[in-house]
Amino acid sequence: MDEQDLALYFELFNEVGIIEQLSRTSFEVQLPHGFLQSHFSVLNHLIRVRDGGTPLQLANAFQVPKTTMTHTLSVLEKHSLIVMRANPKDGRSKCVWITDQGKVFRDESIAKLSNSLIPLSKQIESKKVTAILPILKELRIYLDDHRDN
Amino acid sequence: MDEQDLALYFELFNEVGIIEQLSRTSFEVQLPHGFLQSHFSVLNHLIRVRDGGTPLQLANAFQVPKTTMTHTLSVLEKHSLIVMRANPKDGRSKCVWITDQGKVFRDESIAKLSNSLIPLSKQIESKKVTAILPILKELRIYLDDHRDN
DNA sequence: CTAATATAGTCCGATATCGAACTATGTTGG
DNA sequence: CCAACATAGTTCGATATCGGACTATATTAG
Repeated sequence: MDEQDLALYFELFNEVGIIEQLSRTSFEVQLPHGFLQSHFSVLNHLIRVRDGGTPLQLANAFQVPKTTMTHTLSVLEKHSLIVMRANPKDGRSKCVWITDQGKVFRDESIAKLSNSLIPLSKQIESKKVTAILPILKELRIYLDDHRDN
Repeated sequence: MDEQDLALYFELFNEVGIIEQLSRTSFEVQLPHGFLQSHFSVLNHLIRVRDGGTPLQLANAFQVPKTTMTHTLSVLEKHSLIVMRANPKDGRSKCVWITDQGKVFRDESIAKLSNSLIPLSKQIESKKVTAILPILKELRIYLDDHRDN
């Protein structure tokens, strides 16, 4: 790998980092005061993928430390957007369920975010997204498979 | 914009978020204890782009609030990796310069990171990166131009 | 069966992030 | 010139993130 290639990969991660920063900030100003993307993302996952899973499964899905997920879930629980029950299959564990209130919160958030995606989709057409998604997924899977823990 | 397109954009930001998370974590375990990607990124910017700029310029470059940059710079200054001097052109402002120690830190970090990029480059070839970078840049520029502050 | 080990989740302490308010300096309009 | 406004940076307080240590439960080896 030569100098130029190296710079290319650095640039890739740099762009990804800034896009993450900008999109997260723009998402969060639209959420109710005190809520962050991390909160929304968990609720969205509980709908989009499934609920009833464990906190650890959620931590893995988002690639965050389990202590971080504990904290995120405690905020959601405090606001009654989720409930946590004992896991009938494993006494150490819990199951996370979204509440009706949580579904409303998620749907309202989606609606707000959709509005700001409309102008974006005029500039960055969906075919461009379709074009880069497979490579981004490949990169994500590579990184996921090669982290050591 | 239909339902399917909407899901596409959500997926894009989801992948970006996870890639950011995974790459940051994998970067940070390679840095000396107590240092984070944010610290490295600033040092790298001071070399790759230029030093002598103001804290606010740095905050803009990384799209973080200026209070966050104040904190990041104070850590770097505490470790003598940068120096901050009064800005001769503006009494309210400062100029940020990288020190020799900072250059060493940055070079050593680059070397470590390069090593872990080599196996990645086998899987995700540079031509794939070249293929997606223009669209990522376009997205980053769009988001940058349309944030409201 | 039991001891050793592994795993799920939490608690704790350190640090990062960030918005709001503040201070100091600069700029602009009359 | 100076009053109003704008800008650069810091301080402060609240919350997020995260690694390490801990507890409780489960699994595995002998």
